Amino acid sequence: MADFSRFSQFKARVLATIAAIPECRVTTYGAIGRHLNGTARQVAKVLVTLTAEESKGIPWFRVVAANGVVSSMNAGPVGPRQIKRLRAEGVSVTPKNRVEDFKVIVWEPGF
DNA sequence: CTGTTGACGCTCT
DNA sequence: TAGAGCGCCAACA
Repeated sequence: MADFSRFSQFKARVLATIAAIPECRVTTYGAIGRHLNGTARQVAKVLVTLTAEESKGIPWFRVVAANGVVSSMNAGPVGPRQIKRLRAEGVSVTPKNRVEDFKVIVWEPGF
């Protein structure tokens, strides 16, 4: 478990939540946002501010949009990298950058 | 304080 | 299945 104390509490919770995602499992921004009593945009913000060190520590590539689309494709060279990571995990991604046949984690309010 | 900008989500067409 | 429109909320100039 990495030390998240140097980040804001919300970011720390987001990182901790992402770090808890099992293999071959995908979650969405909205699911994390609701779980942390925040919005999907806030979660996306956290993902944007991730450093190379943090990317190594947590499976950030398992976070996709609600419809299954890998939104990072619209954010630069990190998109194709996420696709490659997902495929390496056994998750099938369509040529249209959409994750298919994946099991989304849905955290209940009492998780 | 105001306007712009998103690694988003939902609904309608 | 895809695209367009609107809402939401925080960061930033």
